[in-house]
Amino acid sequence: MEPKIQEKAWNPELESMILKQWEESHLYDFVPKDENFIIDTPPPYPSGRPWHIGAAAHYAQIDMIARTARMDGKNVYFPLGIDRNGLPVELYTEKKYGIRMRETERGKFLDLCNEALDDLEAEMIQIMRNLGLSVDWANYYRTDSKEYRALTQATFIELWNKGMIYLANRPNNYDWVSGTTIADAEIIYQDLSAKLIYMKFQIKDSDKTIIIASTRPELLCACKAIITNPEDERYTELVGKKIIVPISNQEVEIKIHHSVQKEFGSGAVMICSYGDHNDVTLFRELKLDEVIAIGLDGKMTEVAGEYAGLRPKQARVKIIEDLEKRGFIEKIEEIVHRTPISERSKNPIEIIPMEEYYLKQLDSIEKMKKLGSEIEFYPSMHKQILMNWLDSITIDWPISRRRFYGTEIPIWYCKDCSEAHVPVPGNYYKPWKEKAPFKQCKKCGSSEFVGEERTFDTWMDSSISPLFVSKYTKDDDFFKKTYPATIRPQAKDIVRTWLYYTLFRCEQLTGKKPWSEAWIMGYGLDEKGMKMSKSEGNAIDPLPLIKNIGADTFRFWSASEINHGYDFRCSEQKIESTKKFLSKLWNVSRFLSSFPVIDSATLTHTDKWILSVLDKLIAECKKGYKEYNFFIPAIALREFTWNIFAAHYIEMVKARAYGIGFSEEEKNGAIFTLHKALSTVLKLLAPITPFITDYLWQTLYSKQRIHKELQVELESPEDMTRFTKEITDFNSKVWNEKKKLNLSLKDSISIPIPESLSQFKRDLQSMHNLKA
RNA sequence: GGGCUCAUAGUCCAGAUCGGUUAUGACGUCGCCCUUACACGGCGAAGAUCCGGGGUUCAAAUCCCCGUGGGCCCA
Repeated sequence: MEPKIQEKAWNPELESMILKQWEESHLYDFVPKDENFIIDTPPPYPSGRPWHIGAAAHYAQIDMIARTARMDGKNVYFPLGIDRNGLPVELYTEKKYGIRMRETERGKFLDLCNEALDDLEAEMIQIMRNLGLSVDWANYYRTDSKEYRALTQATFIELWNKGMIYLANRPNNYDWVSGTTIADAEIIYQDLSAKLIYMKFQIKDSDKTIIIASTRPELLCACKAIITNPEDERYTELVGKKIIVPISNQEVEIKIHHSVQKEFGSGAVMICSYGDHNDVTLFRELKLDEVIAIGLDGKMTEVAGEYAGLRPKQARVKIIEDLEKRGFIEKIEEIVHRTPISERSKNPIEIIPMEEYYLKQLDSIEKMKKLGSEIEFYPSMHKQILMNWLDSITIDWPISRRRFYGTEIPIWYCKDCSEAHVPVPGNYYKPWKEKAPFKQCKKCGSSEFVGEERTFDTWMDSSISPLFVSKYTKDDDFFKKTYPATIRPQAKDIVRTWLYYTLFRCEQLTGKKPWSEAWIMGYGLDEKGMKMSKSEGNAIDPLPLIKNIGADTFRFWSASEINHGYDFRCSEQKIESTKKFLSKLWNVSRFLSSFPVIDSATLTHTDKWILSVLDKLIAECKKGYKEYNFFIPAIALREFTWNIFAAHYIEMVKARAYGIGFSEEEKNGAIFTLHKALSTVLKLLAPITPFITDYLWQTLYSKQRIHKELQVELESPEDMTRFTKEITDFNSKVWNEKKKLNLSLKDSISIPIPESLSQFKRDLQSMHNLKA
């Protein structure tokens, strides 16, 4: 029989043809049934080229979850959204057009962000399509759409009305030169020279002093505590004592904290609101009352006494003089200090408390721990990330941001009495440009309103993804069938943000946890184990790579190289060489394609042996698929296909399959078994490499797409796997002997077959051309 | 600074729950070989202080402790 497959190797260009067929046949459309398998897919952020190769691997694996579930007979809902809110696009747009957000008209700036996102998104979607993601592309959503933002706002209004939102002061990074708050991501650090002032602080009710070194003496008025390292014996005696702060004369206590470096300065440090981020943490941790020493105008406030009105830099010069005059200074050192500065204005930032909105979360921590413990984590070790985070939450969630490209906080304030008003839920509101949807202030009756200008923290949007995809508040019937979702796949670096906030918010709104399973993937690193970044030049662009080698090669690499849950290294050379396995699979199929498919046959011992090895393979793959760990089936399938099936079984039965020296019955046994093994391998491999398996399946076995098939089941034949090592060892031995004697593999040789392998004798004889 | 996590040939990865023959497989390298599926192949070879130090044990890659280095998150 002529082989049905002629080409000598898998051609990745076939993928685009297969992709088109999938899309035309609407293979992955979703119609809800009573039981569904719902994937709460992470909405990726189009942050610009190159899209992270680790992210491409991540989404390829999420697709394997979808395909595994489908072949398990589940009705799969695999939605995809694009996350478009937040800081990165603002920074990208500023850079791209050479503009500044706050110096550009807001509407214009938002339009430019929108355009940038459209371009970046188009390319990202192209990669995802090419990867063969089986999502319903016609219905992808965006987190900055009217509908999505209206839902974010509606959930906020619901929480507002329940009294879950409040205003409080929060330290913000403030660039007083440009007069704006800035995000942590906009801060860079520079080593600047500074004066380290060693000051004498009087110990209360004693004539002794303690030396405190600081680069910010102008903040003495905001000093609330002195801390030392618990292991620093110099200060053990003084812990708990009161100290009098020079100049401003308030009394503060000496406390211990592990963050103090004994070697820095005198080993005793003053904590002021706020000199740096460590101060912020310590104020929170030690529950100190903050003092606002620097105002929004960048000048010292009245609490600074005689220094009020001065800029911190001027105040510093003056206070050093005064300290000196009054004998409070021990010495002054010139040091180089790692100083946080604004990336834009290059000015040192100040940390200033400002009013922000908070969502109450502290009351829910115990409940979240309980829900978290009920969620099945894959792998289970990553549940710890969530639990540790729950243990370390000390403040409510600050949800307002002084940014532009985000969901607007839907509040209008009365112009006269400042009373806050929220509108009815359901619409998308833009208070910064729209007229208030109220006639009168409910408190004072005034008819003029001012819109809120701030936006939400983007996690306010992302944390309701399971509600958006289940059409919460839009379609009750659909919602009932699709909420809670089944599984949340995501990367481990955002467990404490996306996973936690989703759990928290969805429970708060629906009373139910959003999913019962969480699948946590590790982080993609470069080939040396270092983080990939554009500036380091070690980032791999997945687009040309995938174009060149094909999605299946990339997918098989991702499955066979990434042990689920652990960080993984990405090497282009490694990815490329994975192609050889597909080539092997292709050529095995090509060989088999010259034999007819037979429904049943009488089997020889050799056939029974490989089928029992095959059954073990099925069991191993199922174990991996059950815990969505594709590393297990990928490794097992490669090992079986290449090193057992192709290397030993096919070689052993080749002559029999051709019918040379064997009966028709024996010949059919071989052909039946060959197809049985290959068709099983194709099905088991289908979730990992959907293109090549679908192509081969249709060429060899069925016009129905492999992705509509149910996964194979165990048949539990007689276990003959104990012969595997003996068989492969014997074959190796013969090959070695022939090599030693300089014989060709087809030459005849005389080597006795061990008694224990006598049942495989005829196949072994024909394989090696052994003399009887 | 804190939490979590990882460390096995030039590279990646298995073995670790349950300590026990020669430490698995792949990539790469080298040598030989066109063998009626495949040279994107076959056979074979070389290549490992199992991160370092200490402990438990008859016996440690594996269990315990202390370090070192990488990663992620938090600060």
